[in-house]
Amino acid sequence: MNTKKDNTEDKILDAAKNVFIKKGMEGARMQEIANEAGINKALLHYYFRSKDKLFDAIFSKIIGLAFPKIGQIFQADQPFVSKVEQIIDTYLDLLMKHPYLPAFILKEVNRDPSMFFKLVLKHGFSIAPILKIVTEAMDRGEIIRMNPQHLVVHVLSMCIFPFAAKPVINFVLFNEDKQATQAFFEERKQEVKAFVIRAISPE
Amino acid sequence: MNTKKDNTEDKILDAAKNVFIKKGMEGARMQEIANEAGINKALLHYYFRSKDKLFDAIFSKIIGLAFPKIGQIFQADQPFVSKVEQIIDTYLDLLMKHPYLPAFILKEVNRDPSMFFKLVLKHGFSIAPILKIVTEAMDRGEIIRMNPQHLVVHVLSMCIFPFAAKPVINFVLFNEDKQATQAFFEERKQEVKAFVIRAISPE
DNA sequence: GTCTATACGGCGATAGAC
DNA sequence: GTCTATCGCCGTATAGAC
Repeated sequence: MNTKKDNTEDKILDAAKNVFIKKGMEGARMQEIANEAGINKALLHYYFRSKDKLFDAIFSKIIGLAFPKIGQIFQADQPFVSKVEQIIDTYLDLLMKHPYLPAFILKEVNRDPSMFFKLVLKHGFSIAPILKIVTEAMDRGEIIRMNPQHLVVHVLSMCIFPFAAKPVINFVLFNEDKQATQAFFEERKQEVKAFVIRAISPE
Repeated sequence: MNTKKDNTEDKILDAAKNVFIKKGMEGARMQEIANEAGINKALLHYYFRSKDKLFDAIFSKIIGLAFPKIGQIFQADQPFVSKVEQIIDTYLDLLMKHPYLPAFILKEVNRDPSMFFKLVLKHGFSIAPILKIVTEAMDRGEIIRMNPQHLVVHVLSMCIFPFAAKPVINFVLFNEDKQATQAFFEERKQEVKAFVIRAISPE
């Protein structure tokens, strides 16, 4: 249902996404992608001239996925705290569905930042309107005054980092008990919201 | 001063550390390490039988570096809030000195978690005593009651994640202005401490 | 469009002289 | 211990038949 494997190109894209996300650009093997797609290596090069080109196609799709339309939430006419709650809910829902995204994106961004930058520009993503709305909430006294950039980074850190460090958490905190780890991640939505709201609410 | 390049083995270890941290296990090339050490490839294999062995040696040293003796801070007899402040100071000082650690460790942990697990066991690192001290502070009413595991993850996330995502922050938040990015990271010590303390202090 | 077979290069590892 | 030369594999990419 999440994949339409009718034609070969889609089969390739779907297989490539799975392999690249698991192994990264450097760790992935064209042979493995071909196997997963149920075809042979030569056909990969027929559809996408090179491994680089294939990876670019996948990476672009994934970046589009990871930068959802947060702008809409922020523009809705509601208390700032509600906006923050919605942002955290939206982001953690997304990450629960795609837990490998953070590790994958961090790896590739650090390997070749320029690739990421081009995509950010292409998708027209900008942080400025978000910072503006945060600042206005402070001006109205809805939340305490602090550096808005740091607030944004605080929230994103608490949302994203645990997924990138999931193997560490699973081992150090829960002794490889997968169920306990899963439960922990499901709790985080409430925990992060409560923590942030307590930190930014006046008095 | 941070390196003793008198003998060949140390030259190799120093060069390998630089290259592995920058490129990771998969991206690093034995030739590049040899160049950086001012020797040739064959000598690498003479000292360390294989690339894997050489990487293990480096990775072990780096993990030892990244898990400083936090236990000592936690055992000192002082208010819990002071302990938290010291933890954040200590960790951010460490990361400002070694900003590439988070991206490197996350990459390798996700590539081969077992390697990391062995080292955690070898270094005898355990989270239990930290959780215990946090819980006791809650029992005494020094901080509000919440899930200690989440508190630990919150704090570590805010400390570590920005370094792993440094290229993103540098581009999205500061338009590649390195000075502004550097200033932002220097501010974080105060910002994180203030944010956390506000979130956990009673009333 | 899809396959098999193969060319080509890069890289880890080894042999062997000094 | 340190070097040069080279082996052998593996992975990307291409040629060419169907």
